[in-house]
Amino acid sequence: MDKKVIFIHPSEILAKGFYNILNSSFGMDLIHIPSIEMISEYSQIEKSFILFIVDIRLMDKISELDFLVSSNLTEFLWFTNCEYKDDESFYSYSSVDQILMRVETILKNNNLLKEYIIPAIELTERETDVLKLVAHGMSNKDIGEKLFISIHTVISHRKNITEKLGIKSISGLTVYAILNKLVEPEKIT
Amino acid sequence: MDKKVIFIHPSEILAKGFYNILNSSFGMDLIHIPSIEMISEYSQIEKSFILFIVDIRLMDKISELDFLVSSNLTEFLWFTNCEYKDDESFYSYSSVDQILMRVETILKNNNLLKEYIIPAIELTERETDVLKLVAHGMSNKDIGEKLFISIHTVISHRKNITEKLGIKSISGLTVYAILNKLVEPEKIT
DNA sequence: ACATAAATCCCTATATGTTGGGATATCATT
DNA sequence: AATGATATCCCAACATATAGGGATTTATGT
Repeated sequence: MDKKVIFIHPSEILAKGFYNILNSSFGMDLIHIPSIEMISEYSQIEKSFILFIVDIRLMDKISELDFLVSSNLTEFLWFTNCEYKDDESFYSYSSVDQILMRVETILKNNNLLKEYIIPAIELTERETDVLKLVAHGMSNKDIGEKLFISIHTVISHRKNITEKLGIKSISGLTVYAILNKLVEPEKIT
Repeated sequence: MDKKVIFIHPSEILAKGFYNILNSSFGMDLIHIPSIEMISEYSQIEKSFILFIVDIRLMDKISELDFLVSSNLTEFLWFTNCEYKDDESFYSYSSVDQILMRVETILKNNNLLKEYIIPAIELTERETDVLKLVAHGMSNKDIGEKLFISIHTVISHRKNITEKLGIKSISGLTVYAILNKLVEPEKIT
């Protein structure tokens, strides 16, 4: 099943913010629709699981859109990006943590989480040390010198890493290290 | 000289949005300060070139902060993320393009642009083909077979790539390919 | 006609990485 | 006391990559 996140709001910068949050944590993409009125232009949204991210002040307007609300494939994440008060509650800026928790819950309830989150394969401390340096482009010899161990030990750790992760190429290991925040791409030469 | 971008606004998500915009285009980092009152906690901001990104409605408040406005190392980018009207003008959501153009102008005026933008080194078509496959973790032999050329040709291309880019390691080439959108990280194994 | 850049091919030597075996010491758990 | 996981070390054989030369063909612009 296809998964989509649709963000309805005029602000391009907020859209970039949501993209940043969701992509780095769950690898999700985002479709930006500037206003509710423009939803009808996106005819392909009906058949897949969709998470709508919408300003809480638009709740009333959204509930009029029957075809959206009635679908059991549709979930909503309401947010605020201002300080706002209605009859019952006081709303303030939604935090990144709040949003991540909410998205995680939604994905769990739809059994979609495991597809998004990279399985947490446990590398040992030393294996992680070695992987970081591999991702930095260092040779086995250099890694050994840096960690004060022999090249044989480095090779052993690399064997175990390759086996555990199922990733054979240096490119793949580099991407894994970046995605798992073991290294910063800017520092790789 | 050090360069900093400081974003003053309560919204974490907007901060992520600005980070996304500035990092992908100029490789810039961003310091997020939730409110003007908290500026004083960031004492290290005085000695380096700083670009402040601030909500236009805070213009008056900022102009009271003499130590900021008087510095010739300080630049301001005013934005709006709502619809807003004062005596003279009507403001609406700042677009990503507007912001990129403004930042580019500021960087040019401060002779900082070349430091931020990754120099556009021209790889030939064939070199790009080879680089993509290297970043996908393929060996020279496999690349040759895929492109219907001999391994010697692949090696020649790789020599030229390494020389042009000044990047020796497979990790570095992989990161370069990702940052320059030659490959998608998800497809690297 | 000449120069240049791009793409292709080849060779040799050396450096590195990979694979498939080992072995030993330490520590925590059962 | 036995087990399993971790970290360390070693070897040999084979596979690949890198660095240093070259060379030829084709197309493009001067």
